[in-house]
Amino acid sequence: MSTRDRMLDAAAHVMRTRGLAGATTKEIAKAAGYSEAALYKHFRDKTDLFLAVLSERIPSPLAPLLATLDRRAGEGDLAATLTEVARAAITFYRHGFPMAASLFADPKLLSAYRDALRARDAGPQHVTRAVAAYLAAEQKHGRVKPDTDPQAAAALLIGACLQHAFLGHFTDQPSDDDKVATTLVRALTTGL
Amino acid sequence: MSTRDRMLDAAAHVMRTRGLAGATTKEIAKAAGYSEAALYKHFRDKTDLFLAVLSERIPSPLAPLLATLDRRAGEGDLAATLTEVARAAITFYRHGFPMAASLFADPKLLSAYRDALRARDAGPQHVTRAVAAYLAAEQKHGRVKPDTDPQAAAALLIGACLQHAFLGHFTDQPSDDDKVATTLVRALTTGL
DNA sequence: TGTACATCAGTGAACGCGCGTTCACTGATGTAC
DNA sequence: TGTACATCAGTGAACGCGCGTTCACTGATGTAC
Repeated sequence: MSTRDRMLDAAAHVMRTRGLAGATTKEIAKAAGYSEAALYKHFRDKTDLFLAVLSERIPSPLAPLLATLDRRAGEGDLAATLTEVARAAITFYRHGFPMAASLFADPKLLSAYRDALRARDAGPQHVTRAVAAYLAAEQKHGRVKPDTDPQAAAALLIGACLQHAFLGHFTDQPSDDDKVATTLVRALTTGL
Repeated sequence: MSTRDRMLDAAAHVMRTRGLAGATTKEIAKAAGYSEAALYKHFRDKTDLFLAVLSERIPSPLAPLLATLDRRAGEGDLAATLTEVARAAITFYRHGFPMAASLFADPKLLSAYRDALRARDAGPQHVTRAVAAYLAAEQKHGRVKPDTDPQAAAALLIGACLQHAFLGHFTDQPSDDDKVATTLVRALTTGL
Protein backbone atom coordinates (compact mmCIF):
# COMPACT_ATOMS: atom_id res chain seq x y z
CA MET A 1 0.00 0.00 0.00
CA SER A 2 1.52 3.27 -1.13
CA THR A 3 2.16 6.30 1.04
CA ARG A 4 -0.39 8.19 -0.95
CA ASP A 5 -3.01 5.52 -0.27
CA ARG A 6 -2.26 5.57 3.43
CA MET A 7 -2.66 9.34 3.43
CA LEU A 8 -6.00 9.12 1.62
CA ASP A 9 -7.26 6.49 4.03
CA ALA A 10 -6.15 8.57 7.00
CA ALA A 11 -7.75 11.71 5.60
CA ALA A 12 -11.03 9.89 4.90
CA HIS A 13 -11.02 8.49 8.41
CA VAL A 14 -10.36 11.86 10.04
CA MET A 15 -12.99 13.55 7.88
CA ARG A 16 -15.57 10.97 8.90
CA THR A 17 -14.79 10.99 12.59
CA ARG A 18 -13.82 14.60 13.26
CA GLY A 19 -15.70 16.32 10.47
CA LEU A 20 -14.30 18.61 7.82
CA ALA A 21 -13.51 21.26 10.43
CA GLY A 22 -11.42 18.82 12.45
CA ALA A 23 -9.64 17.43 9.42
CA THR A 24 -6.50 19.54 9.79
CA THR A 25 -3.20 18.71 8.12
CA LYS A 26 -1.81 17.95 11.57
CA GLU A 27 -4.52 15.39 12.40
CA ILE A 28 -4.37 13.78 8.98
CA ALA A 29 -0.59 13.49 9.05
CA LYS A 30 -0.70 12.00 12.53
CA ALA A 31 -3.34 9.47 11.52
CA ALA A 32 -1.34 8.51 8.43
CA GLY A 33 1.89 8.18 10.39
CA TYR A 34 3.81 10.84 8.44
CA SER A 35 4.86 14.41 8.97
CA GLU A 36 2.68 17.24 7.76
CA ALA A 37 5.39 18.17 5.27
CA ALA A 38 5.11 14.74 3.69
CA LEU A 39 1.51 15.47 2.73
CA TYR A 40 2.77 18.17 0.42
CA LYS A 41 5.01 15.76 -1.43
CA HIS A 42 1.89 13.91 -2.61
CA PHE A 43 -0.74 16.64 -2.84
CA ARG A 44 -0.40 20.20 -4.05
CA ASP A 45 -2.44 21.58 -1.18
CA LYS A 46 -5.20 20.67 1.22
CA THR A 47 -7.97 21.12 -1.34
CA ASP A 48 -6.15 18.78 -3.69
CA LEU A 49 -5.98 16.20 -0.92
CA PHE A 50 -9.68 16.56 -0.10
CA LEU A 51 -10.74 16.25 -3.72
CA ALA A 52 -8.65 13.10 -4.04
CA VAL A 53 -10.34 11.67 -0.95
CA LEU A 54 -13.77 12.48 -2.34
CA SER A 55 -13.00 10.93 -5.70
CA GLU A 56 -11.12 7.90 -4.51
CA ARG A 57 -12.53 7.10 -1.09
CA ILE A 58 -16.27 7.38 -1.53
CA PRO A 59 -16.97 3.78 -2.41
CA SER A 60 -19.57 3.01 -4.98
CA PRO A 61 -20.95 -0.45 -4.32
CA LEU A 62 -23.98 1.05 -5.96
CA ALA A 63 -22.51 1.51 -9.42
CA PRO A 64 -21.91 -2.19 -10.18
CA LEU A 65 -25.35 -3.07 -8.86
CA LEU A 66 -27.04 -0.39 -10.91
CA ALA A 67 -25.15 -1.55 -13.98
CA THR A 68 -26.69 -5.01 -13.65
CA LEU A 69 -30.21 -3.60 -13.60
CA ASP A 70 -30.34 -3.28 -17.39
CA ARG A 71 -30.11 -7.02 -17.77
CA ARG A 72 -32.51 -7.80 -14.98
CA ALA A 73 -35.62 -6.21 -16.43
CA GLY A 74 -38.32 -8.82 -16.89
CA GLU A 75 -36.46 -11.42 -14.91
CA GLY A 76 -36.57 -12.58 -11.32
CA ASP A 77 -38.76 -11.01 -8.66
CA LEU A 78 -39.29 -7.29 -9.19
CA ALA A 79 -39.88 -6.53 -5.53
CA ALA A 80 -36.80 -8.52 -4.51
CA THR A 81 -34.65 -6.63 -6.99
CA LEU A 82 -35.92 -3.27 -5.75
CA THR A 83 -35.37 -4.32 -2.16
CA GLU A 84 -31.80 -5.25 -2.98
CA VAL A 85 -31.28 -1.85 -4.57
CA ALA A 86 -32.87 -0.09 -1.59
CA ARG A 87 -30.66 -1.95 0.86
CA ALA A 88 -27.54 -1.06 -1.10
CA ALA A 89 -28.66 2.55 -1.38
CA ILE A 90 -29.18 2.86 2.37
CA THR A 91 -25.73 1.43 3.06
CA PHE A 92 -24.14 3.68 0.49
CA TYR A 93 -25.85 6.83 1.69
CA ARG A 94 -25.17 6.07 5.30
CA HIS A 95 -21.48 5.72 4.57
CA GLY A 96 -21.16 8.69 2.26
CA PHE A 97 -23.46 11.10 4.00
CA PRO A 98 -21.21 12.72 6.60
CA MET A 99 -18.52 13.50 4.07
CA ALA A 100 -20.93 14.74 1.42
CA ALA A 101 -22.82 16.88 3.91
CA SER A 102 -19.59 18.34 5.25
CA LEU A 103 -18.97 19.84 1.84
CA PHE A 104 -21.81 22.29 2.36
CA ALA A 105 -19.67 23.95 5.00
CA ASP A 106 -17.23 24.97 2.28
CA PRO A 107 -18.91 26.16 -0.92
CA LYS A 108 -15.62 26.40 -2.78
CA LEU A 109 -14.84 22.77 -2.12
CA LEU A 110 -18.42 21.79 -2.93
CA SER A 111 -18.33 23.37 -6.33
CA ALA A 112 -14.90 21.93 -7.08
CA TYR A 113 -16.27 18.49 -6.24
CA ARG A 114 -19.37 19.12 -8.31
CA ASP A 115 -17.16 19.94 -11.27
CA ALA A 116 -15.12 16.80 -10.73
CA LEU A 117 -18.28 14.71 -10.66
CA ARG A 118 -19.63 16.34 -13.77
CA ALA A 119 -16.37 15.63 -15.59
CA ARG A 120 -16.78 11.95 -14.77
CA ASP A 121 -20.49 12.09 -15.60
CA ALA A 122 -21.20 10.87 -12.08
CA GLY A 123 -23.23 12.22 -9.19
CA PRO A 124 -26.15 11.54 -6.91
CA GLN A 125 -28.75 12.02 -9.65
CA HIS A 126 -27.57 8.90 -11.41
CA VAL A 127 -28.88 6.52 -8.77
CA THR A 128 -32.47 7.60 -9.19
CA ARG A 129 -32.01 7.76 -12.95
CA ALA A 130 -30.76 4.18 -13.17
CA VAL A 131 -33.63 2.91 -11.05
CA ALA A 132 -36.07 4.87 -13.19
CA ALA A 133 -34.63 3.27 -16.32
CA TYR A 134 -35.05 -0.15 -14.74
CA LEU A 135 -38.67 0.56 -13.83
CA ALA A 136 -39.37 1.83 -17.35
CA ALA A 137 -37.95 -1.41 -18.73
CA GLU A 138 -40.10 -3.44 -16.37
CA GLN A 139 -43.05 -1.40 -17.53
CA LYS A 140 -42.37 -2.52 -21.10
CA HIS A 141 -42.40 -6.08 -19.83
CA GLY A 142 -45.80 -5.39 -18.36
CA ARG A 143 -44.66 -5.88 -14.81
CA VAL A 144 -45.29 -2.26 -13.79
CA LYS A 145 -48.60 -0.47 -14.37
CA PRO A 146 -48.61 1.50 -17.62
CA ASP A 147 -49.73 4.73 -15.93
CA THR A 148 -46.93 4.74 -13.36
CA ASP A 149 -44.25 7.42 -13.74
CA PRO A 150 -40.93 5.52 -13.49
CA GLN A 151 -38.90 8.63 -12.67
CA ALA A 152 -41.21 9.65 -9.83
CA ALA A 153 -41.44 6.12 -8.45
CA ALA A 154 -37.66 5.84 -8.44
CA ALA A 155 -37.38 9.23 -6.73
CA LEU A 156 -39.75 8.03 -3.99
CA LEU A 157 -37.77 4.90 -3.28
CA ILE A 158 -34.27 6.36 -3.45
CA GLY A 159 -35.33 9.53 -1.65
CA ALA A 160 -36.67 7.47 1.21
CA CYS A 161 -33.35 5.60 1.39
CA LEU A 162 -31.44 8.87 1.52
CA GLN A 163 -33.68 10.21 4.23
CA HIS A 164 -33.36 7.02 6.23
CA ALA A 165 -29.57 7.26 6.14
CA PHE A 166 -29.72 10.94 7.03
CA LEU A 167 -32.01 10.38 9.98
CA GLY A 168 -29.79 7.57 11.16
CA HIS A 169 -26.92 10.02 11.46
CA PHE A 170 -28.98 12.82 12.85
CA THR A 171 -30.74 10.90 15.55
CA ASP A 172 -28.00 8.38 16.15
CA GLN A 173 -30.34 5.47 16.66
CA PRO A 174 -29.69 2.11 14.99
CA SER A 175 -32.26 0.46 12.75
CA ASP A 176 -32.90 -2.69 10.81
CA ASP A 177 -32.03 -1.72 7.26
CA ASP A 178 -33.32 -4.92 5.70
CA LYS A 179 -36.71 -4.43 7.23
CA VAL A 180 -36.85 -0.79 6.20
CA ALA A 181 -35.91 -1.66 2.61
CA THR A 182 -38.59 -4.34 2.44
CA THR A 183 -41.24 -2.10 3.95
CA LEU A 184 -40.47 0.79 1.62
CA VAL A 185 -40.66 -1.39 -1.48
CA ARG A 186 -43.93 -2.91 -0.35
CA ALA A 187 -45.43 0.54 0.26
CA LEU A 188 -44.22 1.73 -3.11
CA THR A 189 -45.72 -1.32 -4.83
CA THR A 190 -49.05 -1.10 -3.07
CA GLY A 191 -49.71 2.60 -3.42
CA LEU A 192 -52.27 4.43 -1.32
CA MET B 1 -35.38 45.17 15.54
CA SER B 2 -32.92 44.45 18.27
CA THR B 3 -29.15 44.26 17.89
CA ARG B 4 -29.32 40.60 18.77
CA ASP B 5 -31.84 39.97 16.00
CA ARG B 6 -29.68 41.79 13.49
CA MET B 7 -26.74 39.68 14.54
CA LEU B 8 -28.72 36.46 14.16
CA ASP B 9 -29.96 37.51 10.73
CA ALA B 10 -26.45 38.39 9.65
CA ALA B 11 -25.02 35.12 10.97
CA ALA B 12 -27.73 33.09 9.23
CA HIS B 13 -27.06 34.94 5.99
CA VAL B 14 -23.30 34.42 6.17
CA MET B 15 -23.73 30.75 7.08
CA ARG B 16 -25.98 30.21 4.08
CA THR B 17 -23.85 32.07 1.58
CA ARG B 18 -20.31 31.36 2.75
CA GLY B 19 -20.86 28.09 4.56
CA LEU B 20 -20.00 27.26 8.12
CA ALA B 21 -16.28 27.50 7.34
CA GLY B 22 -16.66 31.04 6.01
CA ALA B 23 -18.88 32.17 8.87
CA THR B 24 -16.15 33.85 10.90
CA THR B 25 -16.79 36.36 13.65
CA LYS B 26 -15.28 39.01 11.39
CA GLU B 27 -17.66 38.28 8.50
CA ILE B 28 -20.69 38.03 10.74
CA ALA B 29 -19.89 41.29 12.55
CA LYS B 30 -19.35 43.06 9.24
CA ALA B 31 -22.63 41.76 7.84
CA ALA B 32 -24.46 42.83 10.99
CA GLY B 33 -22.86 46.27 11.01
CA TYR B 34 -21.19 45.92 14.40
CA SER B 35 -17.71 45.27 15.73
CA GLU B 36 -16.62 41.73 16.49
CA ALA B 37 -16.41 42.67 20.15
CA ALA B 38 -20.11 43.55 20.13
CA LEU B 39 -20.97 39.93 19.26
CA TYR B 40 -19.60 38.92 22.64
CA LYS B 41 -21.94 41.28 24.47
CA HIS B 42 -24.87 39.23 23.17
CA PHE B 43 -23.48 35.69 22.89
CA ARG B 44 -21.13 33.85 25.21
CA ASP B 45 -19.06 32.50 22.33
CA LYS B 46 -19.30 31.47 18.72
CA THR B 47 -20.99 28.16 19.46
CA ASP B 48 -23.63 29.98 21.48
CA LEU B 49 -24.25 32.26 18.52
CA PHE B 50 -24.53 29.36 16.08
CA LEU B 51 -26.92 27.44 18.28
CA ALA B 52 -29.10 30.53 18.58
CA VAL B 53 -29.12 30.86 14.78
CA LEU B 54 -30.09 27.21 14.37
CA SER B 55 -32.88 27.47 16.92
CA GLU B 56 -34.24 30.84 15.94
CA ARG B 57 -33.49 31.20 12.25
CA ILE B 58 -34.46 27.87 10.73
CA PRO B 59 -38.03 28.72 9.86
CA SER B 60 -40.67 26.10 10.24
CA PRO B 61 -43.50 26.85 7.84
CA LEU B 62 -43.93 23.14 8.04
CA ALA B 63 -44.96 22.94 11.68
CA PRO B 64 -48.20 24.96 11.34
CA LEU B 65 -49.14 23.02 8.21
CA LEU B 66 -48.48 19.68 9.84
CA ALA B 67 -50.52 20.75 12.85
CA THR B 68 -53.57 21.25 10.63
CA LEU B 69 -53.32 17.73 9.23
CA ASP B 70 -55.08 16.20 12.24
CA ARG B 71 -58.24 18.05 11.41
CA ARG B 72 -58.07 17.43 7.69
CA ALA B 73 -58.36 13.65 7.74
CA GLY B 74 -61.41 12.54 5.82
CA GLU B 75 -62.00 15.97 4.35
CA GLY B 76 -61.09 17.63 1.08
CA ASP B 77 -59.03 15.98 -1.60
CA LEU B 78 -56.43 13.60 -0.23
CA ALA B 79 -54.03 14.00 -3.15
CA ALA B 80 -54.33 17.77 -3.00
CA THR B 81 -53.50 17.79 0.70
CA LEU B 82 -50.49 15.57 0.19
CA THR B 83 -49.31 17.72 -2.69
CA GLU B 84 -49.55 20.80 -0.49
CA VAL B 85 -47.48 19.06 2.16
CA ALA B 86 -44.92 17.92 -0.42
CA ARG B 87 -44.58 21.43 -1.80
CA ALA B 88 -44.06 22.88 1.66
CA ALA B 89 -41.57 20.16 2.51
CA ILE B 90 -39.51 20.82 -0.61
CA THR B 91 -39.40 24.54 0.18
CA PHE B 92 -38.50 23.90 3.78
CA TYR B 93 -35.77 21.42 3.01
CA ARG B 94 -34.31 23.54 0.28
CA HIS B 95 -34.02 26.46 2.65
CA GLY B 96 -32.74 24.54 5.63
CA PHE B 97 -30.47 22.08 3.89
CA PRO B 98 -27.21 24.03 3.54
CA MET B 99 -27.19 24.99 7.19
CA ALA B 100 -28.18 21.56 8.45
CA ALA B 101 -25.65 19.84 6.21
CA SER B 102 -22.92 22.23 7.32
CA LEU B 103 -23.30 20.86 10.82
CA PHE B 104 -21.79 17.57 9.76
CA ALA B 105 -18.50 19.40 9.35
CA ASP B 106 -18.44 20.01 13.09
CA PRO B 107 -19.58 16.99 15.13
CA LYS B 108 -19.47 18.93 18.39
CA LEU B 109 -21.88 21.51 17.06
CA LEU B 110 -24.05 18.78 15.51
CA SER B 111 -24.51 16.97 18.76
CA ALA B 112 -25.16 20.20 20.65
CA TYR B 113 -27.89 21.01 18.13
CA ARG B 114 -29.29 17.50 18.37
CA ASP B 115 -29.56 17.91 22.13
CA ALA B 116 -31.29 21.25 21.70
CA LEU B 117 -33.80 19.68 19.28
CA ARG B 118 -34.43 16.77 21.60
CA ALA B 119 -35.11 19.16 24.46
CA ARG B 120 -37.79 20.85 22.36
CA ASP B 121 -39.05 17.49 21.13
CA ALA B 122 -38.40 18.66 17.60
CA GLY B 123 -36.34 17.33 14.73
CA PRO B 124 -36.49 16.05 11.18
CA GLN B 125 -38.20 12.78 12.13
CA HIS B 126 -41.35 14.65 13.08
CA VAL B 127 -42.25 15.60 9.54
CA THR B 128 -42.56 12.01 8.36
CA ARG B 129 -44.25 11.05 11.60
CA ALA B 130 -46.94 13.72 11.22
CA VAL B 131 -47.62 12.71 7.63
CA ALA B 132 -47.78 9.05 8.68
CA ALA B 133 -50.34 9.94 11.36
CA TYR B 134 -52.39 11.76 8.76
CA LEU B 135 -52.29 8.79 6.38
CA ALA B 136 -53.29 6.45 9.21
CA ALA B 137 -56.26 8.69 9.95
CA GLU B 138 -57.26 8.70 6.28
CA GLN B 139 -56.96 4.95 6.35
CA LYS B 140 -59.56 4.83 9.13
CA HIS B 141 -61.80 6.93 6.92
CA GLY B 142 -61.37 4.31 4.23
CA ARG B 143 -59.61 6.68 1.85
CA VAL B 144 -56.31 4.78 1.96
CA LYS B 145 -56.03 1.04 1.27
CA PRO B 146 -56.12 -0.98 4.48
CA ASP B 147 -52.92 -2.88 3.67
CA THR B 148 -50.83 0.26 3.11
CA ASP B 149 -48.17 1.02 5.72
CA PRO B 150 -48.69 4.70 6.60
CA GLN B 151 -45.21 5.13 8.06
CA ALA B 152 -43.52 3.72 4.97
CA ALA B 153 -45.72 5.68 2.58
CA ALA B 154 -44.96 8.89 4.47
CA ALA B 155 -41.24 8.07 4.40
CA LEU B 156 -41.40 7.63 0.63
CA LEU B 157 -43.05 10.98 0.04
CA ILE B 158 -41.04 13.05 2.49
CA GLY B 159 -37.80 11.31 1.60
CA ALA B 160 -38.33 12.15 -2.04
CA CYS B 161 -38.88 15.79 -1.08
CA LEU B 162 -35.67 15.84 0.91
CA GLN B 163 -33.76 14.27 -1.95
CA HIS B 164 -35.22 16.72 -4.42
CA ALA B 165 -34.08 19.67 -2.29
CA PHE B 166 -30.68 18.08 -1.82
CA LEU B 167 -30.19 17.48 -5.52
CA GLY B 168 -31.28 21.02 -6.23
CA HIS B 169 -28.37 22.28 -4.15
CA PHE B 170 -25.93 19.73 -5.38
CA THR B 171 -26.54 20.12 -9.06
CA ASP B 172 -27.55 23.77 -8.95
CA GLN B 173 -30.26 23.42 -11.55
CA PRO B 174 -33.66 25.00 -11.03
CA SER B 175 -36.84 22.96 -11.14
CA ASP B 176 -40.59 23.28 -11.02
CA ASP B 177 -41.42 22.33 -7.45
CA ASP B 178 -45.17 22.29 -7.99
CA LYS B 179 -44.86 19.82 -10.80
CA VAL B 180 -42.47 17.63 -8.82
CA ALA B 181 -44.81 17.60 -5.82
CA THR B 182 -47.77 16.65 -7.99
CA THR B 183 -45.86 13.93 -9.80
CA LEU B 184 -44.54 12.39 -6.60
CA VAL B 185 -47.98 12.26 -5.00
CA ARG B 186 -49.47 10.70 -8.10
CA ALA B 187 -46.74 8.03 -8.21
CA LEU B 188 -47.23 7.30 -4.52
CA THR B 189 -50.97 6.99 -4.98
CA THR B 190 -50.77 4.76 -8.06
CA GLY B 191 -48.12 2.32 -6.86
CA LEU B 192 -46.22 0.08 -9.24
C1' DT C 1 34.20 -4.56 -6.06
C1' DG C 2 34.71 0.14 -4.56
C1' DT C 3 33.82 4.88 -5.01
C1' DA C 4 31.43 9.13 -6.22
C1' DC C 5 27.47 11.11 -7.22
C1' DA C 6 22.20 11.49 -8.12
C1' DT C 7 17.64 10.65 -6.74
C1' DC C 8 14.08 10.47 -3.75
C1' DA C 9 10.85 9.88 0.39
C1' DG C 10 10.41 11.96 4.29
C1' DT C 11 11.39 15.35 8.41
C1' DG C 12 11.83 19.22 12.14
C1' DA C 13 11.45 23.64 12.60
C1' DA C 14 9.98 27.76 11.30
C1' DC C 15 6.86 31.10 8.66
C1' DG C 16 2.94 34.44 8.24
C1' DC C 17 -1.85 34.70 8.71
C1' DG C 18 -6.43 34.81 10.21
C1' DC C 19 -8.98 33.10 13.74
C1' DG C 20 -11.85 33.65 18.28
C1' DT C 21 -11.63 36.24 22.24
C1' DT C 22 -10.61 39.95 25.69
C1' DC C 23 -9.26 44.35 27.24
C1' DA C 24 -9.58 49.12 28.63
C1' DC C 25 -12.07 52.57 26.76
C1' DT C 26 -15.92 56.06 25.02
C1' DG C 27 -19.97 58.48 24.62
C1' DA C 28 -24.88 58.52 25.07
C1' DT C 29 -28.78 57.96 28.11
C1' DG C 30 -30.99 57.46 32.64
C1' DT C 31 -31.43 58.71 37.64
C1' DA C 32 -31.07 61.23 42.18
C1' DC C 33 -31.27 65.20 44.63
C1' DT D 1 -33.03 73.25 36.29
C1' DG D 2 -28.39 71.87 37.02
C1' DT D 3 -25.02 68.74 38.56
C1' DA D 4 -22.83 64.37 39.72
C1' DC D 5 -22.82 59.87 39.11
C1' DA D 6 -24.35 55.09 37.24
C1' DT D 7 -25.50 52.26 33.52
C1' DC D 8 -25.05 50.40 29.26
C1' DA D 9 -24.26 49.44 24.12
C1' DG D 10 -20.68 49.39 21.51
C1' DT D 11 -15.54 49.95 19.86
C1' DG D 12 -10.34 49.71 18.42
C1' DA D 13 -6.60 47.45 19.29
C1' DA D 14 -4.31 43.87 20.93
C1' DC D 15 -3.78 38.88 22.52
C1' DG D 16 -2.30 33.93 21.94
C1' DC D 17 -3.12 30.07 19.16
C1' DG D 18 -3.48 26.78 15.66
C1' DC D 19 -3.74 26.67 10.99
C1' DG D 20 -1.71 25.56 6.12
C1' DT D 21 2.48 25.83 3.97
C1' DT D 22 7.56 26.04 3.00
C1' DC D 23 12.30 25.56 3.95
C1' DA D 24 16.81 23.53 4.26
C1' DC D 25 17.96 19.22 5.63
C1' DT D 26 18.91 13.84 6.18
C1' DG D 27 19.60 9.25 5.21
C1' DA D 28 18.58 5.39 2.35
C1' DT D 29 18.64 3.51 -2.24
C1' DG D 30 19.97 3.44 -7.13
C1' DT D 31 23.40 4.20 -10.91
C1' DA D 32 27.91 4.80 -13.51
C1' DC D 33 32.36 3.53 -14.28
